[in-house]
Amino acid sequence: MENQLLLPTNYGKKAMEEELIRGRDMANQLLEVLTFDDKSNIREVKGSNIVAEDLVLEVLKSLTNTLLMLNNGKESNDMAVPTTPTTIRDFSFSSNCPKMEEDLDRGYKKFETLNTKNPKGSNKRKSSAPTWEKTASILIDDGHTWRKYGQKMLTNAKYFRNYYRCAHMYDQHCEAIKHVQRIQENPPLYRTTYYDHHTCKSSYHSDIKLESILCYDDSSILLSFDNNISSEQEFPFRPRPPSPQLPLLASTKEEPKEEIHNDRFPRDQLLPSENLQLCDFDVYFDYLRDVSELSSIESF
DNA sequence: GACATTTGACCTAA
DNA sequence: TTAGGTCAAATGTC
Repeated sequence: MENQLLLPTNYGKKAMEEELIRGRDMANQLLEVLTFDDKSNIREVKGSNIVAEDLVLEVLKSLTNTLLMLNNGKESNDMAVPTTPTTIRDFSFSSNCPKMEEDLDRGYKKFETLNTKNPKGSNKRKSSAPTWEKTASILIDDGHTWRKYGQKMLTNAKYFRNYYRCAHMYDQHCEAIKHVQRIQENPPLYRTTYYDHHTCKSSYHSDIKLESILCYDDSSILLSFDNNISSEQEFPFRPRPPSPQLPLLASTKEEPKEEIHNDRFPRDQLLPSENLQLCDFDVYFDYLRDVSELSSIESF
């Protein structure tokens, strides 16, 4: 699938507004499709078959257009304008790493560490430019298996910053890293910054599963329009299904205790993401509605 | 016992 | 020199 993103030549506020409105409309259509047809995902709309997945792609395309326009519109030297057409494929969603693969290459740590790193060698990342950043009131499962490798209290920060790397860093040389920092107490707000892309086999790209999109339980996700974030970002988080009894979803085995807080779900009910398969569609629809309402240009 | 997390020490860029 | 990022031994959990 190569859905070309057709960027308007005018990157002004008007164009961005139109893109946001288009995305909202698509989301509304998707909501109708999902509400009235839970079997085939197909419903007659205006005489044509509207497939939910297409709508999802349209929404993504619209939001992506807006992001690109925002980034391109900024006169920043460090803003890398893509020279090649951006496609939906460029926004790689992520799936759960297959459990089977997780069982492979046990004991890789010492082997790789001893062979590729000097003792206490280069600890700084090569690039400080984040690939993707999001801010949310809860920590959602991004679909990847992460390993926490550090925690640090930064200066002028009230909370620890937590450092995670892809669990397949060694067996598949996946260099994806994320930093999670709580930035606000009440309401709780967490900023997750992703670095590099997942290269592990678990990553899925254009073959977005509707289930992935449906299972989204975060009504307050804020996409970062930070200037230094590349236009060709990946979409590193894979929405996961909320469950009535289940708390917020974390892709790591256990998120840092001081970071986790959710008014809807008690902290001590956290479960590993791979155990969560149920979808709370009501919650998701609430999210969709919130998104639709929030996508006015004022809130933007 | 295996694996994940914690945490203090270490390294490096700014 | 300092702050942010990472390592790796110790500890915890299943």
